[in-house]
Amino acid sequence: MARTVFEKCDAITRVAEVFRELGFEGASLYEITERTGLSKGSLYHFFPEGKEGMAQEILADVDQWFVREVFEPLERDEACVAITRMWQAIDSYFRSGRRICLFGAFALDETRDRFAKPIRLYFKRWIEALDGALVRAGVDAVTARSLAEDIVGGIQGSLTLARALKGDAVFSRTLARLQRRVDDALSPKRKSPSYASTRNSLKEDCDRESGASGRRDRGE
Amino acid sequence: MARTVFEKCDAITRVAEVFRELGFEGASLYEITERTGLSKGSLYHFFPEGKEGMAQEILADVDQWFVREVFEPLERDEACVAITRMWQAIDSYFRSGRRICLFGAFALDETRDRFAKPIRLYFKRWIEALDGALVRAGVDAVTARSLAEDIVGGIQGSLTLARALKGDAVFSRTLARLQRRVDDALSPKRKSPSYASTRNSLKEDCDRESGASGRRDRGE
DNA sequence: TCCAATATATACCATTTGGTCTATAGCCGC
DNA sequence: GCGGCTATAGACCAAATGGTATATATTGGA
Repeated sequence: MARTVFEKCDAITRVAEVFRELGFEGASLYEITERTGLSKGSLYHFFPEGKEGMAQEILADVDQWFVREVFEPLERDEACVAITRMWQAIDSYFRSGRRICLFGAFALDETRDRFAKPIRLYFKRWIEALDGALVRAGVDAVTARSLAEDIVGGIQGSLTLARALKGDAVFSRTLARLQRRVDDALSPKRKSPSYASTRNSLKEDCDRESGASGRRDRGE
Repeated sequence: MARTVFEKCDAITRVAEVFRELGFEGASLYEITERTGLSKGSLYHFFPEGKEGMAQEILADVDQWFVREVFEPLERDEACVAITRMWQAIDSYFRSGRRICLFGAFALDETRDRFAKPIRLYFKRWIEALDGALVRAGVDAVTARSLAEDIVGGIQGSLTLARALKGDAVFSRTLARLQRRVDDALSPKRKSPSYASTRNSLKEDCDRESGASGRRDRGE
């Protein structure tokens, strides 16, 4: 019987991926052991609090990543640099729309009450950090707040659409659109409608019949 | 033993509400019987296919509602009238953000594969119908498509945010913002940044500490 | 090299799960 | 008012669930 040794951080990312695929309720311990390769023994060694503990640690881990890669830069660094960095970080984190947001997913299903606080804090901090950066970049207060909310919400919505339409082009298009909207807010001279020129064959997603419905690629 | 007689359509709306609250996996038959008042016998009388059958019929029912109240008007009626009607229908359907979208929720969790087709068709039709109406209203093709996607995705995202932040103001603000964006696309003269003047105290949602975390009001 | 500490694998357990079956309450046509 | 039929209630069941206990393999330090 081959014994594989795991690092806890590795366990966290693996289990996180299962939660992303199946949701909290849908991720049975059987599925988790099966998909991660970790036995129950290992899982309960790393997460003595069981499934709920896994979810908590995973959310904390994701949050930490966002704090480091997105929130703190937005709060601390030069605004435009931080915002540019955000677009890159988001696109890479969500794998161009193939990955969903655990906080968003948990917000919708039954788990929302159990993890309400971290979920709320995550979105609150994101919106506020972005808001602050926009203001520092010269956007007026009211517009900044609204734009920040628009962006964070828009990203979540596009992740839903990407999953629903089974295509990730919608995610890239949305990021591009939101990015343009920020640019427009920063240089209010030329007023393109902030749409148009998002040229990734818009019908692509909707028109595919069902695609590869088998195992979903899990990024890396 | 009091025996209550139910109509099937009543059963559908009740069970739908439970799925909205708990998600597909989270809605155990126990919770369903408890919250709807329908016994297992009644449930399996109405839905011989069990939970999966319930979900299918419920999705079909929701879809039907949207077809009647939103999609067909968008496809058929005078564009501006239909779009105005859409904002009202959406706001009332989602109870100003207190209710989530079953299609969106199912798209994210494990159930997505099981109900992939209706989910995809729902979003596809919504986007295309809105796209078409915008074009008929005089918006150029590329902008219309992008705007339609923006709106449908934005609504989904704001529902996630509303749940996450435990406040529905974000939903109303988003609807107002999207509505303004359509208005701007229709009358490209005055170019307000399509933000600003969304005056519902933007910090409201984020700042509350935890609020009434007990049973969520279930609309009517 | 040996031993203690630790991490893994898996058998096992009580509970809950979705689903079925039986009994019966209430409604309908007559 | 009566009898058959339908819809409801709830006991019941096998399977799956989250969680625990035990046995064992591996590691690192003395």
